[in-house]
Amino acid sequence: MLPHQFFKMLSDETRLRCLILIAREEKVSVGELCLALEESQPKVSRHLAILRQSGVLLDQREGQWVYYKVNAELPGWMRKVIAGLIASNCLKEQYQQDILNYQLAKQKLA
Amino acid sequence: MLPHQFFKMLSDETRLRCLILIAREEKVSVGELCLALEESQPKVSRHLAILRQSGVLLDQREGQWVYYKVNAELPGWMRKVIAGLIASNCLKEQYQQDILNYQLAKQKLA
DNA sequence: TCCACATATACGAATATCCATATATTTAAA
DNA sequence: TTTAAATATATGGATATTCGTATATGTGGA
Repeated sequence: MLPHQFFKMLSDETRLRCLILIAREEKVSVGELCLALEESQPKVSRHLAILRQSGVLLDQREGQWVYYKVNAELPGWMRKVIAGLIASNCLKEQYQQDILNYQLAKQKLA
Repeated sequence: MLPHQFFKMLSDETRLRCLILIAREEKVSVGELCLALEESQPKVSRHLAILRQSGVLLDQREGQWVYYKVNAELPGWMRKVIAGLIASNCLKEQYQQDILNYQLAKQKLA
């Protein structure tokens, strides 16, 4: 994948929020993502499909649930971009609520 | 600027090639960019305007020429993304020719 | 002032993106 | 095998992006 194509993946806010949460939490199901981002299931699923088809994410079915995780074999420069986002302040400023919602959802389901 | 908005800036190949060359060479004029990328003047100028209006690039007129450079006051995470690109292999693999064209253009004009 | 060069912007057409809604598929359990 | 839950995909419309072409603006020299 060329650099500008990778950045296009990250240029949609819903896709970026999905990717950041998944990268932070190792693996996240579609339903958890919908609750965390407070977005509709078709919307989340569609953006996950784009990330999966591009090879950025991998999916893994467990019973009725499908979990997504970051493809561990991404080129180094892509992994660095993702890691940089997670380490940066802009994560805490912008996507704090997603993480809180995710943790709440996790708790309820457990 | 939100992360996904920054990535949208980088999601167009022409914009990304401009930014990479400018970041590598400190400051580059519009004409030099047209020669380096082998793209039309209006096309290059339009994409530079988008990068300038978003605050990623700064412009600086010198006589008839306008030079563009990376805004030194970008947030750290943005500077890291740009620096990561320049340091990575994908630069050498994809944008080698732009750099060669730039150096040839430089030589001819000198 | 007039002209040529460098750069910027306006305009319309082609294409791409995103969304809400509806529907299909897969799985597990009754 | 029917049903419900979880996920995926199809459709069509609204909006955004990109481009080539034409034109405008700004600068320096004759």
